[in-house]
Amino acid sequence: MVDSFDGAAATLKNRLLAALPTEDFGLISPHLVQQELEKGRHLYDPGDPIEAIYFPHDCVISLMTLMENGAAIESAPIGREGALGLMAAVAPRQSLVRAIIQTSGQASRISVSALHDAWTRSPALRDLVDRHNEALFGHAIQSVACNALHGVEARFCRWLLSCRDRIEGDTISLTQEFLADMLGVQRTTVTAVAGSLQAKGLIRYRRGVVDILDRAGLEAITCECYAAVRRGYERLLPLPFG
Amino acid sequence: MVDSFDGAAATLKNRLLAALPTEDFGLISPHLVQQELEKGRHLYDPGDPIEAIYFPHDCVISLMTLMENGAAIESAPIGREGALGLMAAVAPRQSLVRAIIQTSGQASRISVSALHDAWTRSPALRDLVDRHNEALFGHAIQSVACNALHGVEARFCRWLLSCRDRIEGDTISLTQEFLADMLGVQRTTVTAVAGSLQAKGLIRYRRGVVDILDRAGLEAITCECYAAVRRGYERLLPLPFG
DNA sequence: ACATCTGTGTCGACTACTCGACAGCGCGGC
DNA sequence: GCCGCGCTGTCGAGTAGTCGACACAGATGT
Repeated sequence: MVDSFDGAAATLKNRLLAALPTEDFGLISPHLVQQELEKGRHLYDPGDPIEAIYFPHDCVISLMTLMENGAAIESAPIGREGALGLMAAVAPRQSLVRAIIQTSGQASRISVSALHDAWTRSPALRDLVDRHNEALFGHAIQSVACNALHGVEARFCRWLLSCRDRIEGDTISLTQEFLADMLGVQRTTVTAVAGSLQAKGLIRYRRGVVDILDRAGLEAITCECYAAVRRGYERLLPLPFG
Repeated sequence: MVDSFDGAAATLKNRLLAALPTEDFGLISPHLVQQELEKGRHLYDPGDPIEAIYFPHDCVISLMTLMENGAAIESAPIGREGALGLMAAVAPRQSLVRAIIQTSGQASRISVSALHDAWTRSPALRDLVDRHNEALFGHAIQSVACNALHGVEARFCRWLLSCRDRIEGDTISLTQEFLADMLGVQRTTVTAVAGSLQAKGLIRYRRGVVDILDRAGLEAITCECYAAVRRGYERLLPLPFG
């Protein structure tokens, strides 16, 4: 069973899949389809029935809460430490959010029915799903506090760092406009903060691309929420994700 | 089995318990202990093992995210539409938050082991737990957006309304200081907003007590988040909670 | 009646962020 | 090559909320 995946093993970096015992992984591996997800694509919109679950390997997916005026703000990111739509493994669900590809990359997709089937048979998978949902909840409640208490600069850094943890390398492709939406602030504010971080030598910004130059420097500026969320994931999920 | 609860039936207002089929409720009712929870009491602090689950009847519990500097901000409230600690019904868990009694009242308590036992035997209970956790997650992500995008006045009204939905009557006992903590703003800001709402005739404020005078007026001022979260609960949970 | 403590009102200086407008730069298409 | 568009930088006026300080009012205990 697992053999069918040997060829792709090198790119199968999702931490959740990696944490499954071989036998349990065998239940789902025949149903996994690996695919490239292109930046900007919407996997779900609010109200959509969840029909597929995605396990990112090196892409990042943003869960965006939509407001009536069209604003879309990130409530949590999902990368190789997690999966999109995992709540639907337990029972059919509609998406609460817009799920958008924030950084292109590979992910493994599986149908809800196949995953649910494996879920009924694998205690290890049930445990993993449960832990993941808990970690995601932890991320969300930390962000509630963070958005109420912390300034844009700290949140900007936090966002960069948590994105970096989920991809390979220190180069992130995004526009200031996009980031402003994610953080729920004005684009001009992002420009100002980006300029300030660049002046401090922590990042480099060029048209649509940010390079992280000094990760430790960013960690010194960001708020405690970055570390708190990270600890939450590390405690609940089997493998470190950085 | 259920007979043992007949005497208390009049005060058993928790919507989750009420939604359980008689047979399933019979699995847990012998283990439920009804008790008064006094305002200000901490049921959990972050890191505490969850040993008991609480089903509020007419009290309100706040889930507070703690920050390093001691600030504690509300990430979600729990009233008769839900239960505190329900994630632990599935598997042992540590609390992520401080759970504090925001409004005194009655709740039914049950040990994690008794509830987990019932959980393994009752599909209806499993479904309910799952739906509840989803609704709570929905609340959290809406609050992430709300805190980033909406002003204090709208959030103040939202808080009042969602508290009112969970208790009997239009009188809420709280100080401005406490509310300032919950919202993550300065006390002076709360004073200003409260004064403005009072001037508009929507509330009356006297030392430690707010009376809601015009609920519809508050709904007109608050942000869409109030209705969005409420819809989320109504969709996922069997009974309306207002 | 008194002191005391907790909760509320208010003031002013300050800061972070908004919001609209516009100029310029760089990249891709032709 | 040049055009055009999408992304970035900047400026300025306006506002919401911070932060510290202090005065006052209402409850409570003795």
